[in-house]
Amino acid sequence: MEMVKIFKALSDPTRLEIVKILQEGERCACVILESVPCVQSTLSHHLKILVEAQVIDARRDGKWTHYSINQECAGKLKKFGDTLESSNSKETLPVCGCTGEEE
Amino acid sequence: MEMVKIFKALSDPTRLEIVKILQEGERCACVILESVPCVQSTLSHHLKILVEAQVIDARRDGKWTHYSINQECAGKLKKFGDTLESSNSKETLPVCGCTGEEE
DNA sequence: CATGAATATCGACAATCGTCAATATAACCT
DNA sequence: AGGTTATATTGACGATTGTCGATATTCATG
Repeated sequence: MEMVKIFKALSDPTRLEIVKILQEGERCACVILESVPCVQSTLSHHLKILVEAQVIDARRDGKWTHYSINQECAGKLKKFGDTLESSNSKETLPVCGCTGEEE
Repeated sequence: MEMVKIFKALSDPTRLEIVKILQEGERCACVILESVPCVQSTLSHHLKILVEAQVIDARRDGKWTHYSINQECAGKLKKFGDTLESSNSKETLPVCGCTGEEE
């Protein structure tokens, strides 16, 4: 369920754009807002979803909130890709008679 | 937009379960159906979404359709994770006066 | 404490999504 | 051709989502 939440957080164009911006380094919400085509309340909503999925981290600094990529999440995504990649060496499972087995 | 589609495809518990099953190797739809708590039409729908996002491949074999992990997609996810990970060396951008700069 | 700036929350709405039952298609077998 | 099996498509439904405007909160500063 944890990965589902991460993928859900990343499955929106606006949020993926936010992540792309944060790849350049930590940014405060008002800077992100300049690069993203939505109003402030919508941005705040997207940031919350990304934070709750632990895709990004939030750091409060007085009036401002600074956001940055959560490194653990980056690792999880790499690991997920690795596991997927290792699956190509596996065989077809003969169960339903669909691989030449007679019943 | 390509990654958005991939993440959207992966952002559902049932579909992630399907992917997990396919990590063990190629499987036909009827075998997957036994391990997934939904009816056949729903499974077919999920498989279509995964195929269209190119997360998995479909191979028709007579009456059966065999599904397997798309290796290119696995690579894309790893690359995405890599790019995220490299972002931790970047600096905070001073723009809105939020990093000590005076206006 | 009053003001203004940065950010968060709320309420509403249209759009998309996941699910199922029913039906259709496609392929194999007598 | 007719029947059976595997899979796909359709139509309907409630639930969730992304968006916005309006409002609330939080904090620095005059």
